[in-house]
Amino acid sequence: MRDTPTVAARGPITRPAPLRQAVYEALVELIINGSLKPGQHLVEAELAEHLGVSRQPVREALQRLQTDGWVDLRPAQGAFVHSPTEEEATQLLSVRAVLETHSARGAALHATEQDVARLWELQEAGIAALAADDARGIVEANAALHGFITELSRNKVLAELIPQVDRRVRWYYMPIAKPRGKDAWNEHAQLIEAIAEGDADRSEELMRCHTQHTTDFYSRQIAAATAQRS
Amino acid sequence: MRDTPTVAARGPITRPAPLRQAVYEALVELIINGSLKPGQHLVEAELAEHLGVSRQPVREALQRLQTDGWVDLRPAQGAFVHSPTEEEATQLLSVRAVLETHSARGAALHATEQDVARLWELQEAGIAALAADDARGIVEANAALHGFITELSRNKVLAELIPQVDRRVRWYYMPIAKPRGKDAWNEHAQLIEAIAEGDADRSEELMRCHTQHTTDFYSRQIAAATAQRS
DNA sequence: GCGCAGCAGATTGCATACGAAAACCTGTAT
DNA sequence: ATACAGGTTTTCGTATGCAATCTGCTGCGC
Repeated sequence: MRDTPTVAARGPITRPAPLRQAVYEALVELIINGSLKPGQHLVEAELAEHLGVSRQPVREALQRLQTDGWVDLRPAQGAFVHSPTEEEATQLLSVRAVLETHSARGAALHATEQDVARLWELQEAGIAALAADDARGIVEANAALHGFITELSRNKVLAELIPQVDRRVRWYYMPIAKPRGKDAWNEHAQLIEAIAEGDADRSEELMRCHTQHTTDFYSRQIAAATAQRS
Repeated sequence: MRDTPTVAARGPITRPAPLRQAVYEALVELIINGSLKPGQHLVEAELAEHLGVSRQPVREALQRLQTDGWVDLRPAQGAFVHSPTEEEATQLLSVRAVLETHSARGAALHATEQDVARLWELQEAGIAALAADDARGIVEANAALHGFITELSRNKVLAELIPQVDRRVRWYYMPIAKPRGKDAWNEHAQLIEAIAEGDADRSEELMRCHTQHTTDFYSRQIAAATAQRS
């Protein structure tokens, strides 16, 4: 047949994505957007029906949701949406900080000129979103920049761990926190310069400060929100 | 009936541990002790038969083995025992180092007098194993000491992450590496003193040095082993 | 001899059904 | 009100079937 794709399939061969992964992502989305509330009991059969799949992929997705901290799996009882505490949020933030600090060091050691150019592009995008007062755009640009720095560290272990921790942090803080704004992006600029120079120590130190400021910023917002509630 | 246990069941009630977890542990054991070799294709049906269970718990165990880095799960092809590279081992080591450094800080902030006493006990056990030239005992005492410091940080996220990373590190280095011996335990002693004083900065710094030395030590052994092979 | 199409076997991924054990809920008797 | 008994719900494991896909082999044409 003429349209035989032959072996010369382009790009990342379209592997049939396992259904369990689609279920996983669907459930994460439902948890993040609040459709599934913390503490809620997740019944396999209900989820399966709701998503139009059988129970098996749901079970497998729940397994991974547990190891990633989204749900608690109590033996013989089932899955419950994880209830994040303020304490846990603080811990997540501090762990993310040390991991990102480490990745900044790696980035400084491995970044090429092209990589640095890409960093500046992402920085520009962030500044633009900032100028446009586009909150969602700011968050996305920030995630893209930090994510790219993680990539640059060329450390696969970090590349696994940071996104996991990061998503859980964002889940907790997203509903209440606003992006930090101008200061953060000034710090980014300094950091990019240090990475461009290949100065590992300075990059690390700058990232440490940056994440520290971010942590403080969020802590204040949490405190304010808590005070308001009581 | 007389023997009704009533509600006053003591301690961590012996929940019927899910079978999938037993399978998970059995497979980790088989991978660690070399029965299942890196790169080997794991066929669900075979494992199920060999372990005397059905395919489902095996599948679920394989899921978790993947997220913990023990196997690679290729869609529509199955599970393959992960082949650790030297590069990845180095990265695992560096990530473990930063996480443990962070946990040392937490430990200094939270340790009680009893906790410190327990640390000295574990230290004694290590010294005793060292004197008896009991390699396995040394490794166990070392793991116990580091594990307890992680606990003391009172950081659940660290308590999740460190053991995961740690087991993978040990898998890679165990066959070739010997325990470091006396120097390591001197460093432990200093570290415990710093924790006892609640000196977070110093604890952090001492742990950083300690893990750095360990990393260097292992790297040299790897280099030696590699040189010997070629 | 070499490359490639096509076929057969093996394996995964998912669906379905079923039974046992545990946990939860409810109504009743003390 | 409290304790208990019984029924319901839900998880957990098993068994089985089947479609899609990957692997490896065979055999054909060049």
